[in-house]
Amino acid sequence: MIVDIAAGETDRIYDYLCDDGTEAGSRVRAPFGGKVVPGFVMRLKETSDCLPGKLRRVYPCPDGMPALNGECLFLAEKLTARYRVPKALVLRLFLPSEMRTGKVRELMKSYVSLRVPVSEMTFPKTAKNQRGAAEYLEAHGKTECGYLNGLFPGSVSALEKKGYAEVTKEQRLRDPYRGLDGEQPGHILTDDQRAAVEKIGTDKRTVQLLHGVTGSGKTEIYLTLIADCLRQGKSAIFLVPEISLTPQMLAQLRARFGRNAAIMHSGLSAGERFDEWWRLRTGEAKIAIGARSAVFAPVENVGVIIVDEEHDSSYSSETAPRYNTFDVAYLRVKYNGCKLVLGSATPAVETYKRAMDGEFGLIRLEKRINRKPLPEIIIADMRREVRRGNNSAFSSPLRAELEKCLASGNQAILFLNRRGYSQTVICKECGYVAKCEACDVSLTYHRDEDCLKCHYCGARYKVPVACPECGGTKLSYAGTGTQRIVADLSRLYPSARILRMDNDTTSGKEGHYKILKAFGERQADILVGTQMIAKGHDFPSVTLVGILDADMSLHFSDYRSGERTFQLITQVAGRSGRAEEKGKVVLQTFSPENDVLRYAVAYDYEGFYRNEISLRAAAMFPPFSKIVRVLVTGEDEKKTIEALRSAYVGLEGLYTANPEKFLFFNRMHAPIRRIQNRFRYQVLMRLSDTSVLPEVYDVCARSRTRDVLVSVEENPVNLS
DNA sequence: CGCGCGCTCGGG
DNA sequence: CCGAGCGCGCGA
Repeated sequence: MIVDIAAGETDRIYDYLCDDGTEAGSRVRAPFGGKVVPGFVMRLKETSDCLPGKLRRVYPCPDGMPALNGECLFLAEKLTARYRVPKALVLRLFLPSEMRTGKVRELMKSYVSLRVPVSEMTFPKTAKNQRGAAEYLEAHGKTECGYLNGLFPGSVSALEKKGYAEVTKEQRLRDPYRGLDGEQPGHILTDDQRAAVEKIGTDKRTVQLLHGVTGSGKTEIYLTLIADCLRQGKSAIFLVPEISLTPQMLAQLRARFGRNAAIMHSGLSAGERFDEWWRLRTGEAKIAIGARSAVFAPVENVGVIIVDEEHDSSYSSETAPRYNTFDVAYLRVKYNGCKLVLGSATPAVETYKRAMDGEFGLIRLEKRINRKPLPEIIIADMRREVRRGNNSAFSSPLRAELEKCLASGNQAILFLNRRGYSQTVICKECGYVAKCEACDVSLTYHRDEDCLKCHYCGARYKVPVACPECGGTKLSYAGTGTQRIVADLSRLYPSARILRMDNDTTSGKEGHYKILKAFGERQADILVGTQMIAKGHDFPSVTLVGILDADMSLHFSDYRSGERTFQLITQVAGRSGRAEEKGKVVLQTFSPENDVLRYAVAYDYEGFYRNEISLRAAAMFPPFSKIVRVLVTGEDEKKTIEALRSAYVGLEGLYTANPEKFLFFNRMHAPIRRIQNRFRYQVLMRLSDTSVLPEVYDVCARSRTRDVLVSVEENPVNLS
């Protein structure tokens, strides 16, 4: 009656005998192939097709209740069908990892306490341990059995047998945010917020997109929706990007909802994470708050699922079951008959299109709560700077603003794109960028082969010596790293205190937090960093944000680079001038006439969207098509190629049978040929009709072997 | 002619 | 996933 854990070819339902306490969803341990392995009960049945002699009995796990509820089993069914991954792998998503790895040994802890005073006890002379234990209990009160037995071996069972002490089982729950509980009342909503809450409740459509500029009060709407759920005895799931799970934010939620809120995030210790999960499972907590994985929270009777910063790329999983948070959330709201609320200041183009097409409800919040104007964005034309002989990373407008900012005692953030493997060729005189003739995306420079490549079709181009547009020879391959920026800055402004934050300098999320904290406490005047400072954090005395190389993001070799850039600028701009003083943003670029930048400067999402959607339609990029990459990786190159061939043959069959559904179809090396000892090959497709997608998953599931991984990625976030 | 490893198969 | 079972390759 169970399916075995571990992944692979054992992905079948095996029949076992079980006793009465076992239910569908229960964890069990089962004798399987000479070993005892963990497993899950999928369903109970009276009869089995198996030879009766073959049936063996499972050992129950003493969880007290099935680890998986009916909804989990339903979702697991749907997800295995959708992504063609072993059921065990999907089931694991629903449990905290501690439950499998055994870091949390028992759900229940046993405690021992005295029933009679020590003075009324009699002990044999030799029973030193019993007497010692009894005295310890009298002095310290109720004690955990294991601990007491450690001090006085064998004492617990001896005292219990004599009737001197009793053993009780209790759940011991840690509480990561103890003392923050408050059940604060909500703020009074503005008319716009009230209208939004009402529309979400009354509109028939399951998915509602909340499009509101930064500071328009989306959070208060979310909290009201959650509070309404609680009032109706329902539960809620609140999803946020991993990066915004800051201690301040969590504290705020706990203050509002008290112990009704359970927080699921990677910063918790194993035990804490397990306890939060358990509180949700038992219904003690009704609100699950967390990043991507919290969409699997074990809550029942869900009243709303909220996805904040809907466009954030952290919502699609990069590993094993490459699930998409939206898909899972959608299944859950359908199952529960409730609403899915997506919120963003800069919705993903795909999401917004679905709202424009009437598939999703659309709610606009146009006013900022505090009525403060958004910061002014100044475009600095870097071509002009170069022509004037300024080859530094700082334009004259940026320097002027920086000096003003420092002089008035405020703080500045200088923002730089990640200087990664992905580098484009850009002409410093006219702003020309090398693009693929077939795909209309920027090309990526590959140092190993000294050529430019298109990541969407694999085409190669020679690196130009001179700019094909203006003949100029000042071609640049990359931006400047943060290190160099910091060095240049301290030469320009010797008295300014500068902090640097990027992937190299900061180890772990603690490191990031420390640097941000130091900056927040004004221990520095200028913060230089990459993407990671763009999100979430509030620095009231920052009045200037500099985006040093907007082009790096704009010309990233990705069909979404325009969308990313718009999101990025909007987000970064939100960092400037949060308190009293008006903020400014300086945007440095070699392509000042670029449409994305022009719309971003005007804070015109609508305009950006109309422009972008027509470009996507013309080039047949998503949402007008679906890019599907089948990635084949393995340590053994021969076996990897073998699996690639097998997948390719199957996929080619699909292609030749339905050529009209494919816009592009080819196999190639992955842009990065080897990562962590694994060779990487891929079949890249662009589908105009996704009806073949289930078969694509089928082919890939069949091509997977013991040591070669074959995964399917839909509209992958990065094509490395 | 014996054992060692690599692949194939089955587990309820 | 993991152990059991068997097939073929080399060494005395």
